[in-house]
Amino acid sequence: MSDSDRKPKRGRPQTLDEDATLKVAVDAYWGADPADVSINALCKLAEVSKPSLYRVFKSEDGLTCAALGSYAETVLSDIFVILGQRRPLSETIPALTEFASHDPKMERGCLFYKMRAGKHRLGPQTQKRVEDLNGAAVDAFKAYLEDRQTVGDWNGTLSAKTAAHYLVEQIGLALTQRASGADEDMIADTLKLALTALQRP
Amino acid sequence: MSDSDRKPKRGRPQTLDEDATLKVAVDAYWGADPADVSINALCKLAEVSKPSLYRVFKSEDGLTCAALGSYAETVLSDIFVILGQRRPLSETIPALTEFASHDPKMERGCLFYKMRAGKHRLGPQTQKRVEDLNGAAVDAFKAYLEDRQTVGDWNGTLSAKTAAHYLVEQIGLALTQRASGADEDMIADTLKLALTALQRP
DNA sequence: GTTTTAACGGACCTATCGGTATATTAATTT
DNA sequence: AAATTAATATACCGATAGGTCCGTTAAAAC
Repeated sequence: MSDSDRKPKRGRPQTLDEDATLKVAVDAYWGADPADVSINALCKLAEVSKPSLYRVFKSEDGLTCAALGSYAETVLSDIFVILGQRRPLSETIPALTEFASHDPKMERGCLFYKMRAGKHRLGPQTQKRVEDLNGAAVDAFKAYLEDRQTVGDWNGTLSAKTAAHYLVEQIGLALTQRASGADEDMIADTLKLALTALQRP
Repeated sequence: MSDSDRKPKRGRPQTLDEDATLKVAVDAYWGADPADVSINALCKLAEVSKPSLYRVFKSEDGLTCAALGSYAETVLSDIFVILGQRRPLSETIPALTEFASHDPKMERGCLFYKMRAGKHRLGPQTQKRVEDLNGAAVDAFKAYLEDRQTVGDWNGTLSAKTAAHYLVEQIGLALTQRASGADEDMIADTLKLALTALQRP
């Protein structure tokens, strides 16, 4: 979408590769604490001049927001796919646990949760996007749980909403520990333990 | 201790009140994200000049470290007191839950967990102190659980160490949510849910 | 070929960061 | 009273932050 709406125009053609730049940005933000990655550093990494970057992304807020969007599309979607399959809890919970604690893709944690943790340091656009993504995640978990409820696979005394929040937070905790380099097996044990609480009255 | 070791010396006497300054620092760090409180801002808050502050605390690292130490003594000790009482899990867990989710003292979250979350932004002294405090917390929980184990009040398949880590993380999650202004009852529900997992095989 | 349009990037802006040099002041010691 | 010692605060340091000015250049339109 980012290069589909480029109409043939007059003037000097843009040499800055938006997708490549965004990829570098996502990688840099993901690998560190997003707030610790300066525009200056990013320009050097992406081999792009600062004015060019600003022309395309308007502001730091615009860049972080675009980076989060790209991340959500390319990475976070995996979780939504798992939930969308509507498989039984006995399969879905281990899948989520495996993803959060052992998937090499999540070795450096999760950019979404990193941004959520440091929300106050982000610009207004990005903050809103973080909130929206969080809401979408809770909704997806809630929809999954409600589906399992109608099938009789889940019959907690908890509301689906509460359980959904719980899942989002516990997975977030695991991915945050992942980012800090904690032992994967310990993370898995912790997450498994936390999620057993969902499968009992 | 900070003013007990002041010997009568020559030269101009110190007018900077170390305890009062430290109190202001703890409050400022606690109320915000520690990394977002600059030395400049702190000097204005405490009505102290920057060179004076540096003379007493040597560096920003020294100040944050002292602040964390003060916080641990005055606030964190409450948790150690609860654990030290060696009361049954059926009393201790609700007490911890109440403390983390409803105690007005924890309204702005916990300075220790805030610093732990942003550890990489702190100086080496303070980082070490965070690690030591974390270790001490895990040890205290572990000792408590082992005690309850010998009494037969706790008989999990889990090791005391794993359970201790779990407790530290879950309480940390609750206090982090507290800092972000989440609803207290939701935090309590989440924490209760997480801690039920400890009381079953 | 000339004009128009827009992307290019080096140099620059202001604000703020952690940290300090220095001249001054207030006390103790002699 | 004079000399010594140390705390005071103003004014500064270099580094870096996010963001932009503006002269240059490369294309399309005429």
